[in-house]
Order: sequence, then C-alpha cells, then structure tokens
Amino acid sequence: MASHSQRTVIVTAAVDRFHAKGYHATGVNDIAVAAGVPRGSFYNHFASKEELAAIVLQQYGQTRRLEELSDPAVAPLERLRRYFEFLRDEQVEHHFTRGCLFGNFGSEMADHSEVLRGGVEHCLGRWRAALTEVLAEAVRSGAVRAGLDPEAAALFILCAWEGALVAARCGRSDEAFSTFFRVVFGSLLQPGQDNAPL
Amino acid sequence: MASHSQRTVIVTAAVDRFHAKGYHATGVNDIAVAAGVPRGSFYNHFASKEELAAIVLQQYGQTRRLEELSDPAVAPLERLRRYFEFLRDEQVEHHFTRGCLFGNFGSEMADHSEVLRGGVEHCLGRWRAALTEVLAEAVRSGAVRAGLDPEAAALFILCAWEGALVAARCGRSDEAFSTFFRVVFGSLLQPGQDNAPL
Amino acid sequence: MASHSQRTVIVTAAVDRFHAKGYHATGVNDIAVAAGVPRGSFYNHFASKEELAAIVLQQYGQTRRLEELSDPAVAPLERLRRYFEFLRDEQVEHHFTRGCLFGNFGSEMADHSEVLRGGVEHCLGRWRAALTEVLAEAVRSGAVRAGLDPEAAALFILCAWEGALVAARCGRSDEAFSTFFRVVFGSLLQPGQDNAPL
Amino acid sequence: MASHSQRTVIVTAAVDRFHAKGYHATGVNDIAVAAGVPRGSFYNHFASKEELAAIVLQQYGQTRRLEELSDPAVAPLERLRRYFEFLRDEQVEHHFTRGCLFGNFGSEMADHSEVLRGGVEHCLGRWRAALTEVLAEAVRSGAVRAGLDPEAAALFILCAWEGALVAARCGRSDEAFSTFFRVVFGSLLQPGQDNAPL
DNA sequence: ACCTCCGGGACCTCCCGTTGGT
DNA sequence: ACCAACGGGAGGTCCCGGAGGT
Repeated sequence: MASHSQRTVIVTAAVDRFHAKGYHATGVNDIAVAAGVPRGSFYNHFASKEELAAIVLQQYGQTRRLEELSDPAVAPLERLRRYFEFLRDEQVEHHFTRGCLFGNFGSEMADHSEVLRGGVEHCLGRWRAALTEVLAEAVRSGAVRAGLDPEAAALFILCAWEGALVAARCGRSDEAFSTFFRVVFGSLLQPGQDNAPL
Repeated sequence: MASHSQRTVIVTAAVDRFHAKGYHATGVNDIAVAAGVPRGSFYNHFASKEELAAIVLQQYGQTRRLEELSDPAVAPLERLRRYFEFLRDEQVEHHFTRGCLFGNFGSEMADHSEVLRGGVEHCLGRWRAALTEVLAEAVRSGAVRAGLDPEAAALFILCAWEGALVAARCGRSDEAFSTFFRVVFGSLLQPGQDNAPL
Repeated sequence: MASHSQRTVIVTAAVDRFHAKGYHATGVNDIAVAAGVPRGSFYNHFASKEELAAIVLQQYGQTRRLEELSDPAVAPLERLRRYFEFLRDEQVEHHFTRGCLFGNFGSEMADHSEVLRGGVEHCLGRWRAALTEVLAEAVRSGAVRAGLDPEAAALFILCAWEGALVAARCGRSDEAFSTFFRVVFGSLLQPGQDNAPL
Repeated sequence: MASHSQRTVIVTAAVDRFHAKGYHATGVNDIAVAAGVPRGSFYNHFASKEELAAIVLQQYGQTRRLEELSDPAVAPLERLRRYFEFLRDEQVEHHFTRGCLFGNFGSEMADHSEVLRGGVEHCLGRWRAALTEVLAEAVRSGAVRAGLDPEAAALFILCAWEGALVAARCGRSDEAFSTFFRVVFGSLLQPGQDNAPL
C-alpha cells in the first residue's frame, strides 16, 4: 500500500512537472524531488521515464472532465461552451502558460516515442469521441444544422483549440481563445448563416 | 561570402535538426555534426544555442513561402487553398512527422525562453498578417461574405492548422488535414450556406 | 564505512590537487582521476566543485595539528615555536611549493565565492583562536611580557606566516621563514629588549 | 604608434582584470573586451596570456608608488607609515577585495609558471629594497634602535602586510590592517620597550 | 599590420538507468 | 521492497592559441 501511494505521489508530481516543463526538460530527479521521494526509488515503480510519461498522459486525461460533456442536465451546445470555458479559465489562471499536455507531448514526442505518440493519439481519440457525442446530440436536438458531421466537427474544433493554446502561450493573450469562441459558437455551430459573426 | 559560409551551414543544419528533434533533444553537437563543422567553432558564430534557435526561427519563416500568399495572378481564395496544400504536401512527404517549427518551438519553449516565445510570436504574427491580407482581398472581391473579419479569421485558421499538424502527427494520418480543408474552404469561407459540407 | 569510502577518497585527492594547483587550475576531472573514481560519480557526492572545496578546507584544517598547540606537556612558547617549525618543515619538504591552502584559497577565491571566503575566515579564526590561547598562556606564565595582547599578536603572527609562505614560494628559499622566526621568537615575544635580534 | 597605444590599452585592462579575478579566472577574451579591442588581435601584441601577465606585473609595480618611500622631505618612519596607509586606503576603497597583485599571482602561479614566479620575486625584491632603504635611514637617524636589521625587517614587514591583505579579504574587515599598524609602528619599530603596545 | 574566423580540447554539470546492500 | 551510491556518457559553454585573408 505504501508503495502504491508512493507511486501515486510520483505520478501526481510528474503530471505537474511534465506539464510545466515538457518531457526533455523534466528530469527524473526533478520529479523525484517534487514528489518528495528518493530518486533511487524511482525505478522501483516505473521502468523508465517514458513509461511514466505514458501513465502521466492517462492521469492528465482524467483531469479533462470529459464527464461534464455528457451531463444530460445541460443543453448540448451550452455544455460544450461551458466545457471550453473551463479549459480557457484553466489557461488564464496559469497566465497562458503550460498549454495542454496532450498537445505538448504530441508536439515534442510524437515522432520519437511510439508509446507516447500512441498515448496521445488514444487520449485525443477519447476526447474527440466525447466531443462527437455532444455535437451529435446538438444535431439531434436541432441546436445546430442537420448537415453537420459531428465527427469531423469534433476533430476540427479540437485542432482549433490546440492551436489556440499555442498561439495564446506565445502571445500571452487570450485573443486566440476569444476568437475560438467567436468562430466556433458564433459561426461554425450556428444553424442560420445571416448572423455569422465572423 | 566565404566568411559567412560556415555560419550559414550551421543555421541550415540547425533548421533541420531542430525541426526534426525539437529544441531540447537537439544537441549543439548534433548540429555541429550535421553541419560538418567542429563543435568548438559553434560559439564563434552564436552566443548560445538559444540564440541560434531564434535565428533558425527566422530562417524557417523564409521557407514558409508567404510571398505566394500575395501573388496577384491567382484569385485570393484559390491562393489560400494552394498555400495550405503546399503546407499539407510538405507534411505528407515527411509522413506526418516534424510538424511546424513555429508550433513545435511555441509548445516546447514559449514558457521557458522569452526570446523564443517572442520569436515565435513575431513569426506567427507575420504569418497571420499575410493570411489577413488574402482574406481581406477575398472579402473585397466578394469571394467570401462581406461580414467576415479577416484578422480574426486569419488567426483562427492559423490555430486550426497548427492543431491539425499535431493531430496528424499523433494519428499518422491526413484526416486532420482533410477535415481542415473541408471546414475552412467548404464552410467557413463559403458565401452561401446551403452547401455547408460540415 | 564502505558507503562513504568513495567520498573520503575524493576529498583526500581533492585536498592534494587543490593544494598543489589551486582552485581554478584543478578540474573536477583531475580530482576524479587522482581519486581513481569515474568522473560521473563526482556529483553523487558533492553538489559542486565549490562545495567540495569548502569541505576540503575543513579537511585541510584537520591536518594543521592545532591540538599540538594546546599540549600542556610543553611550555607555551616552546609549543608555539615547535608548531611553526612543523609548518616550516612541511614547506621545506615540498621545496617551498604549495604554501597554505587557507592562504591560497583566500587569495584566489575570497572575492568570488562567499562560501569559500567564509570557509577560510572560519578556519583562520580557529587557527587564530588556538594561537591566542597559547599566547595567553605564555603571558600568564611570564614567558612573554604582560602587556602583550594575545589576540592581536595571534592575528599578526598568522598574517606574517601567511605572507612568509608566499615570499618563500616566490623566492624558493627559506629566508622568509628564518626571518619570521628571528622576529617572532627573537623580538616580538621576548620579555626584554637588549637582546632584540632584529 | 597605434599598435603601441593599443598594447598599452590591453595592458591597462589586463592589470585590472587580473587584479580583480586572478590569473586563471581571467580569460584572454575578458581582457580583450575590457580593453575594447578585438580578441583576435591579442596575439599580435603578446605571445601568450602568461607573457602578458608578466608585463602586467611590471605595470602594477609602477602603481605601488615606491618613489614616495624615498621622499627626503618626510622623516623615514613617517614616510613608511604614510606608505602603508596609502596601501591600506586602497584596500578600504575596494571594500577589502582584490588584495595585492604580487601576492595574488605569487599564491596562484608561483608553482606553475617560472616566468611569473620570477616576476613576482623581482617585484617583491624591488619593494623590499625600497623598504630596506627607508628602514636603514630610520636607523641612521635614530628613529629606531640601532640594532635593527633593515633588510630582515623589510622582508618581515612585507610578509606581514601580504598576510594582512589575505586576512582582511577573508574577514572583510580592517582588523588585520589595524593590527599591522599597531605592531609594526607601535612595537617593532619602537626604540624603547616600555611603551610596547602589543 | 591587423583581425575574423577557426578549432581541438576541456570546463563544470547533470542526465537516465542500474547495481548491490540493507 | 527499498534506495544510496554508482557510472558511462553527454549536456551547453568557453578556453587559448593559430591560420588565413584583407
């Protein structure tokens, strides 16, 4: 049990460090220090830094609150908006730093680690699936036009969001976020066309 | 000239290495080897790896073919499409690896290097400005609806593209690219609404 | 114990190398080679070269035989003389090279490393305290005149000795040492005045 | 001529840098930057860093104001006191940093560079000779007791001073200096013995 | 005569992963 | 099961000195 809790402590610390500094810039030692465990015990719990990173990806995924996307108490489009507002607020709190661990790892590691590329792919897939479901609901409820392809829209919106994160980090401003909201909720997901605000 | 040949060689090699492996995973030695210069000579040309990376950013920017975006011989929307087709083909040739150096550096380094964050911001700004100009032309020519805000659309499209690059790398597929084209050219930039393909 | 044996080996080697070559001219690698340990292990034991140097200072202090200065079996003045004869003989054995690590580090590093400056200050303070005690005993026993201020005399003698070390190294002769003995024991610490040999 | 003045600029800058940082910690580049000359031109003027250091030693010697020690307008003992007050004030101005370049180079380099060891020896010899002369005058004038050996006293005082410099640097206080003055001028060079203040 | 550029080598530091003893 | 100690190797940086062109 002790070992299990220690493992949890390491993973939690690793989520934070990897998110803050990226894969290469985070040392095994950084993580051990942040977790308050002796460095030497690291390899009792994880075969390698890479394996830990894959676990961290899963753990980070559980903080993405995908369950809120399927809350039946809220209208689908409103749910979607609230969801991205949550993501946006998270970034604002961090002063537009850190971005999304999926995008960060994808960008830094996809070409160099099959396990991390696959991990990010899996996580993004689950994310996309959740978005797809919300959008499908919205179509069914008539909140968006019938012709919208939920799967494609989910992918596109997800890409736009990930790109907006990078732009916001580099610009240290929320312009990319506000534009994201304007386009996605004011135009892309609007039934009519006359009121397209973009 | 001869006196700068070695510097140029280093920058060229560095563009390739940084693009392929990212900032942290690329060693000064990697670059020196790739450039075929002794590593001891590196600091005769660049104050630091970070400074070189900033120069690499500029150099990479010059391979983005922004000038094609202002070719008056081609209709604005067609120009824009061809431009992103060029970017897409580049990725396909690399089998969906590497992505965009701007996004890569932005994601990996924006929080940790002011000079690189600023460099990416600057490059993205020039990129966005070029996109804005094309879109403004498209509006003036009636190719897209009059209400479109060229500046906002440019930022959004740029974000969507950067996100698509990450998704394509992680999925090793062009689905993100084809979706990008469907949405951007089939819906976002369409004057009418009946044909919205998304 | 075994777990500290390597650390001890490194410190011992470092005392020798720092003493022989000074701080800057001694590389971490020099020390590792002298100690017979792989250089990669160095930072398992010491946070930095500077930290090791501080430890070396303490270790060197323990070879200064301060305990001989408080040997009650020998008359205070005789004790003092024997003590400096020991120091002198050490230098003669080394053919007037190396000098005193305290003086060397003080001269080379005091302005550039607070930790080493403080370390030298501390060591010199303990040295001075031991000298002060001997001189106070000598005053109490009447071996030197009652008016002598032991604390001031200790500092002065210590300074004169450190200076003599530098002079002897540069002159490759013991003239500075013999003069030191003539003045200190023949004049400064003499009760009478007729026999002042200087 | 231009080359000669440039050489002078380099030497002047080198005196300052070597004095402030020591031999090893001062790079040829540091000196070139401080002198405002291109680094590459350094070896047009000096065969090596070591050669420059030897020249710097001479140059530094000319700032020691040895001529003041032979000013016939001032009584010998007063001259001597004023001289060391000048040296002391110099240190106080620098907040007890830097010390004496002779002692610094002697301590750091005597064992490792014959040319610098010899240079320091020569400079200290000239210094000692000047002190010897003042002391001999003092003896002749009856200001100090007839039995004093000027040559030995000069060496001893010089050693005590050099040691005091190191102690003052490490302690960041003038205690070593004030003690030096008390002992040298209050005791060592006093004709009588009853008033010996130490 | 000058000085840009060059370059082999070494600097201190720290990496990630393993081993051996408790 | 744990973890201090280990270790081979590489990290970015900078050294002093020379070579070659202006």
